[in-house]
Amino acid sequence: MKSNFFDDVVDLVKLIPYGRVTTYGAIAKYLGASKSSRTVGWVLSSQSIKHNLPAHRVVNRLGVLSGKNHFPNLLYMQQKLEEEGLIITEDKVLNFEKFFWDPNKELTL
DNA sequence: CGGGTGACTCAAA
DNA sequence: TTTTGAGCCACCC
Repeated sequence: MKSNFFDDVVDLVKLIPYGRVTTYGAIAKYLGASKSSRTVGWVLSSQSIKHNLPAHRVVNRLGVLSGKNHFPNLLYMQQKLEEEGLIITEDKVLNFEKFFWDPNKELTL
């Protein structure tokens, strides 16, 4: 254990506010490793269920539900987001920029 | 120990 | 403009 990156990702994802989405890159950057966005995705696939993380609020930088294939079913991610007021078209978040939650900016410390 | 993989991203050709 | 290649971090074989 002790993998800070690992734990930090889990912790940060839990902080994503309702009706908002963020990106792997934003999370990675917030943790100081802007280029390890892949690891972020790996953390989700590995711990999202255990920690019950709102992984559906994490998409790639284009607002695409790139990880939907890893959910219980292919519509889970989209349904969850729509349930929170977001609109998904072609596996992409409509007005993604408006709903984008950047920990680096909004999670000001 | 070495090599491969992944829910990504950026830069170069 | 589209397509490649490389980087980065952690896990698995």
